[in-house]
Amino acid sequence: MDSEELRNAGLKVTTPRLKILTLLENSAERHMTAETIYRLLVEGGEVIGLATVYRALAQFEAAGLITRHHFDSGQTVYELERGPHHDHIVCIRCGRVEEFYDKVIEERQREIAASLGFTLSDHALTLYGQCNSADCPGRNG
Amino acid sequence: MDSEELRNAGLKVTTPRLKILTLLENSAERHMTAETIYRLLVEGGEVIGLATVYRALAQFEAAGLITRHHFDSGQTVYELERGPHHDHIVCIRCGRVEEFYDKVIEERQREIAASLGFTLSDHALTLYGQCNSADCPGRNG
DNA sequence: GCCTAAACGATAATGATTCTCAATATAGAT
DNA sequence: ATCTATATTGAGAATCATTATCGTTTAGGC
Ligand SMILES: [Mn+2]
Ligand SMILES: [Mn+2]
Ligand SMILES: [Zn+2]
Ligand SMILES: [Zn+2]
Repeated sequence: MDSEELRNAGLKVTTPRLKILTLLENSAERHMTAETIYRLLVEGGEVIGLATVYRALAQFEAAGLITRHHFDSGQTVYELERGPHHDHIVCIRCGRVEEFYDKVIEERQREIAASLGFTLSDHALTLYGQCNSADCPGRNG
Repeated sequence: MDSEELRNAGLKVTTPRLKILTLLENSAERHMTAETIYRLLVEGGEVIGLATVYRALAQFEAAGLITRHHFDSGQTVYELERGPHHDHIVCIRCGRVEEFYDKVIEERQREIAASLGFTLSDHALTLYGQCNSADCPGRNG
């Protein structure tokens, strides 16, 4: 139950938080902007404020429930933390996001940080390119 | 001469553009925000508008003279394009930025994109950690 | 030097995110 | 189950970064 997750995170169990968490769990698209989350909820008939969405997302992130990404669009994208770490490849035409994990890259990152005298705590790797999905516009050329 | 670079980029040689380009070339810090560039110029006694800085940076980027980065701060950071491609590691305490290039990572990225059916066109890799600089606050434990 | 399109600086407008505040709901204690 | 202290909410104002507008100035081909 989502209530458990909130309690474990030290957050009160409130209706808006449950709505947001449930949406993040059930949505097909795993990577969403705050505005998108808000819009989906409102379109689904829920009454909720945009500020509440931002607040909840910030709290979820602080609690480690979600992660935030800064793809090239500039807008912050949120993603429910489930499963192991991964990085992303984004289609510059249709915006589709695929996930991948590469042991070699992860290992090299640790070595690079160490060689530069840094204590590595995090990283962000995003590849950009054109996908081969049938739905991707402008394909074929 | 900077005038050459502007002409080669198909841009008119104007005083503001020269000021900005010169600053980017002479500044010790290679990675700067638009606001920082603007402030440095104004503090240096120049008369220039913030909008002009943004405009020039956008044009420089379109011409391939500079690149833009989205580190975790969210703010866009600009960097003069000189020398070969590289990625970055940012200190989460003092903000210091170091550069690196890793052949293995670059190669793996190409392989990953290909295996996922993407035509790779770009990528952004940033490592975050704590540096060992003497100036870095909060160091020591 | 003249002329016209491009560029400039100031400032208004926009888009994303955060803050403020009065009303409401939660969690714990009766 | 009810009460209470406090955290949370929703609406809208405020802020921050960035972009658009517009009247004035300037670059550069003739
Ligand atoms: Mn993901
Ligand atoms: Mn760099
Ligand atoms: Zn695509
Ligand atoms: Zn540091």
